Amino acid sequence: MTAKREPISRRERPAKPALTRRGIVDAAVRVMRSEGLEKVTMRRLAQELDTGPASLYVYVANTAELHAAVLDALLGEVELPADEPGADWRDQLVAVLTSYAHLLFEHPQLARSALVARPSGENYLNLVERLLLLLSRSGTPQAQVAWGVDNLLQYATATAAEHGTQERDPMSRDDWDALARAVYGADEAVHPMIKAHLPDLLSGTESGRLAWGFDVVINGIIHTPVPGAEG
Amino acid sequence: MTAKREPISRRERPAKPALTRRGIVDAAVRVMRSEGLEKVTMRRLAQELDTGPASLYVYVANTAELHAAVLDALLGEVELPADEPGADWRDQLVAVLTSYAHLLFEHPQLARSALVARPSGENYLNLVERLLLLLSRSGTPQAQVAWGVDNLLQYATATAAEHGTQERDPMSRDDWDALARAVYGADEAVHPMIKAHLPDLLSGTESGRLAWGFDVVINGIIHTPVPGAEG
DNA sequence: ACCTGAACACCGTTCAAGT
DNA sequence: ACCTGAACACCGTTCAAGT
Repeated sequence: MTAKREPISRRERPAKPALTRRGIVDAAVRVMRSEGLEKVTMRRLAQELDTGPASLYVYVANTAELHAAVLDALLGEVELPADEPGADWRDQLVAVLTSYAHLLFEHPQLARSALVARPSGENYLNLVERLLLLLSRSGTPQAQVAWGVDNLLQYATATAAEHGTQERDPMSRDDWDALARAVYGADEAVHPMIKAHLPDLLSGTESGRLAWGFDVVINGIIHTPVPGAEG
Repeated sequence: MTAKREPISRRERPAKPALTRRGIVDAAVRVMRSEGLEKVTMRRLAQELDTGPASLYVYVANTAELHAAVLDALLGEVELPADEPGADWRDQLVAVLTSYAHLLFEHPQLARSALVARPSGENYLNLVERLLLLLSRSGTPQAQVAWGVDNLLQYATATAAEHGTQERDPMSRDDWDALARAVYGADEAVHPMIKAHLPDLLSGTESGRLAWGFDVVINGIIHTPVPGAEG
């Protein structure tokens, strides 16, 4: 049954491809894609890598750091098409942000983790670099651009965390229904403004609202000087 | 040792004050205030109420719903001072939003749960009602106001979820340090824009940025017509 | 230095059985 | 209808011991 010490015979199954941080993160991405981030646990991953959970702590500080590493890896998929200085900066900016948002819409749990443990990897820097470049083209003062990029990313991340892929997520549906009922059932005497804004309060498609939101933040950045700086 | 059946004797300890949804939520708020939301678990609460975890499921669907109920209860503490039609709508609007944000800054985990399971209770409706009223005073078209209130609340909630009370939260500090290192260590050749925006990228106080962010969203709402509607 | 087994201290949720 | 004990199926993390 047991080969005392198997000879090098390269044709055998890879079996245990030596634990590395890289290998752990790769396995984590694989598990997330097939079963969702909630299954990316130390124990599940250890099982996947044919070892015990304790072994992972040599390469990864804790579960939060592991999830952050997964996000960092995924950020490499944000589309940063070749910059065309002639093209409209606003269109290009919205395109990049939309690509980022779409990525997180498919993994809302990752968006939630991004709000808590902010990324700082290479892919994230590339994304920030591009956003700074495009927003700068608007002619907005530097300080506003620097602060504004943060708000743009936060808006995309938070929206993904909120509305992300509700297919088969019964909870979100329930919440939405509860809000709709509360809002339509509001008492005219107590909540006249809610009544007055009623169809609009819940109107619009997800992508329509997302696009509007990007415009809101962009226009806001452009029109709002940073306190200490010159206009 | 055991009294077979204790007589009515009202002077004894309250012992088991009959399970109710209200009692459960009250206990949850109590536990959150003293030990944080992460301790608000079915098991911990059952212990607090001197029963088994299974008993709670008669009144509460699951842990997420319980956390949502806690948020709803806390929302009653948002300050909605008497509306003064003479006062500047913008100042009043920012004051209400700041009060809401401060509440969540003290309970960042609650802010995170708010992003996922959106509230729809009475206190939430009161908050939305007031925001609609104040934002309407700007003269902005109804549809923009209706959509905009959502963005204002989302911005406050997301910011609280991100930066909320890092005192004693070693994780957040680490993240910030990592970002600072990444940004200051960026290669001039690869990330020139990051270098160019460097002091600004990480400058400002928490409350300074929050206030600026509110202005950004407000200005954005005012300047951004909703797609289908008349300007 | 790296890896491990085993343990500690928890979780959410369900279900059959009781009152 | 409400409440419960007990169980099922998991978690994260640590630590002493091994190689």
